[in-house]
Amino acid sequence: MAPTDAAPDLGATERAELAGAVVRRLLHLSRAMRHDTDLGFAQLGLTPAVARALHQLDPDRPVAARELAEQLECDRSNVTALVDKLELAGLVRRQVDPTDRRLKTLVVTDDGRAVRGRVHEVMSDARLLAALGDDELATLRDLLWKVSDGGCPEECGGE
Amino acid sequence: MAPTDAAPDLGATERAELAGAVVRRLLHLSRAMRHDTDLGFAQLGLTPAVARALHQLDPDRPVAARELAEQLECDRSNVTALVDKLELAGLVRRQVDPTDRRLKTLVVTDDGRAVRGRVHEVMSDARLLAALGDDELATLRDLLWKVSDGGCPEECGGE
DNA sequence: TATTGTTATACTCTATAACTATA
DNA sequence: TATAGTTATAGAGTATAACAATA
Repeated sequence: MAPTDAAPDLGATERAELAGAVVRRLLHLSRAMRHDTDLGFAQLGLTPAVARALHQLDPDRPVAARELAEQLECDRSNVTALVDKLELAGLVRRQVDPTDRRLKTLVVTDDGRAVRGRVHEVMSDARLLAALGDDELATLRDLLWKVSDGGCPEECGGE
Repeated sequence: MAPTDAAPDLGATERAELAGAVVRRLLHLSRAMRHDTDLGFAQLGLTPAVARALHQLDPDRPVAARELAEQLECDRSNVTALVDKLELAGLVRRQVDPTDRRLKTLVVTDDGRAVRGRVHEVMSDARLLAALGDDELATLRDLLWKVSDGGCPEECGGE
């Protein structure tokens, strides 16, 4: 009942049940977070996918559409529609790469930079974590980083 | 750099940055988990939404369609199509409630019970958590429960 | 009149396949 | 021939509005 009451050694079955409960809770929690962020994106006039695309772009470097598709883990064909909307909103400009004229690189405009900042804020809105103290938050951070590939908590690109 | 290096008191800005990083990491992690579960559901011949609907149903009690919609946090109109597929697959039966003939309650069949068990397993597949030790897992569980409404980690309906 | 389930409809997200223009 | 971006198309998910049956 008290926190951290785990016995030193868990049986395989107990371990599996515990892990399963954690996974289901994570899935549930992520739904609530997604709901929150989607509302914030809508207030910016962006659909979730468009907001995510803008967030993924690099404001300081032209990114090829192909590259964006890889970062978003989706098919290139989807990027076209996403970038159409971003370009229509004046947040991104398409630019043919002089080096290889097959490539169209995506340049974030000044407006795009501003909105991207707002998107980042929406994705950082942590009202859900209000119940945690500072040290608990740090512990959670460390555990999550260990889960999603044991990297360093600083800035390893795994944003 | 080392884990749990949090200073006793965090400034408001530092706290916000830390919380934001945790939120973004949770969102990222949930994408990977969703991807895994969707594959598992497909192997059961179920789409993600249909699998989730079946999982939400109570095998021991007829649930009104309206009630399921509330549990899934979606419009009633969607439940119709979801249940159509579940009924076509022989996993659920529609039954008019004798008490109030407006209601159609959803009864999980024997086949449905079996598949629902498989769905539960898919949603509990915690390969992603393999990097954590037993006590870390328990700590993570406690933190997540505290986040999503400070309940008890046992079984408070907040599955 | 209010509510349940259904239907019709539309929009978003995503994938596949075929097309074009470059290389 | 291989690759980048585009287009056409389809399916899943979800929302709104209107409708029939029941309360």
